[in-house]
Amino acid sequence: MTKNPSLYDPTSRSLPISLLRTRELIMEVVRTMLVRHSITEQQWRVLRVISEDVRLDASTVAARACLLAPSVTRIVRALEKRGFISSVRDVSDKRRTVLQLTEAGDAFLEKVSPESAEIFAKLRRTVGAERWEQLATLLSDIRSDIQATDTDQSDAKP
Amino acid sequence: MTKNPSLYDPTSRSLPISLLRTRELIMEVVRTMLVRHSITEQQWRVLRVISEDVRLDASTVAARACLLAPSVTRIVRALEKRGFISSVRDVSDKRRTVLQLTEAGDAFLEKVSPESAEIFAKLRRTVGAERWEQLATLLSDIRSDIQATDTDQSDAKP
DNA sequence: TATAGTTACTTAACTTGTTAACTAATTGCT
DNA sequence: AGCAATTAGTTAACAAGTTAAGTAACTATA
Repeated sequence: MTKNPSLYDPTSRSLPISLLRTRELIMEVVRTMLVRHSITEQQWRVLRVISEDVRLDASTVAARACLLAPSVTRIVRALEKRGFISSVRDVSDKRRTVLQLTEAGDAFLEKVSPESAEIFAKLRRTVGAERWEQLATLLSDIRSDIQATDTDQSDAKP
Repeated sequence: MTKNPSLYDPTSRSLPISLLRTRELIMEVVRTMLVRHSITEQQWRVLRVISEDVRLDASTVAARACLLAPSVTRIVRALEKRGFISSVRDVSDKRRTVLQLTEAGDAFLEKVSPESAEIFAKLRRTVGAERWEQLATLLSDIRSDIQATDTDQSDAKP
């Protein structure tokens, strides 16, 4: 134990640790479901992100799925091999790779959907719908705040 | 894009993804600081967890730092090598390893503390102290709820 | 008080993530 | 138009996490 415990927040209230612990608690259940469907957590995130838009380049997917570019390269290859996504070189910018969900990918998301829904419905009931929504909103808002100050010019030019 | 977008929450509101994105946004700044002090994110978590108690066994540290046992084995070895922690076999239960922060480890936490404090003070200001605290409380409460139902007997016996 | 079962941790093999260097394409500048 | 600088993505080498098997120690039970 530290001689001065007030130097840091208790880990139970430290946001990086607390966000991680909460996520791990939720993912414990989700992961066993994903294993049943032979898909990794990261591949699942990529699928979910891609499913939100008609077409998305690899960099955007990387940012939204919290993955690094080399990881995305591998994951895209795996998902393509499985027929869940298609990756095509962009015509207007030939550096870019445009990713799209295939019919099979869409079908897969539909197939898994009931199991996923059940898991989250149960969790939602446990923590209460109101608090669940409150958390989702808080997280989203906080991200906006942080990103707003990051891109703020007054921050860059002192 | 999916034919049926209502199957899943938008990723911006999906808790596992949202928790991850928010954490990554915060960790971006923290990580560059940790790199300057030549410590990994995981080693840092272990240090922080150990600093909260006088003595802690490896399993407890693993659970609290969201790490698997084999990772902890390696991390403990690294932190021990650096002189930040001591690991001793428990006398009452010789399977257990008792971990403790050393003077050097304590000094290290103290040394890093101002930088860490500054980062979090700034973040706190950006998102607002009230919401910052609200999030910390919400996360902690939600974890309690989920863990309570997990250990609930009525859940195990249908 | 044996012994089957469990727990704590470690080791080894494998799979992933990470960093850095590379290629290709595009943009900005003059 | 020409060329430096930037951007997108991949590849390769390395570091870290993960799974499974193994060892040692403890606990419950017959």
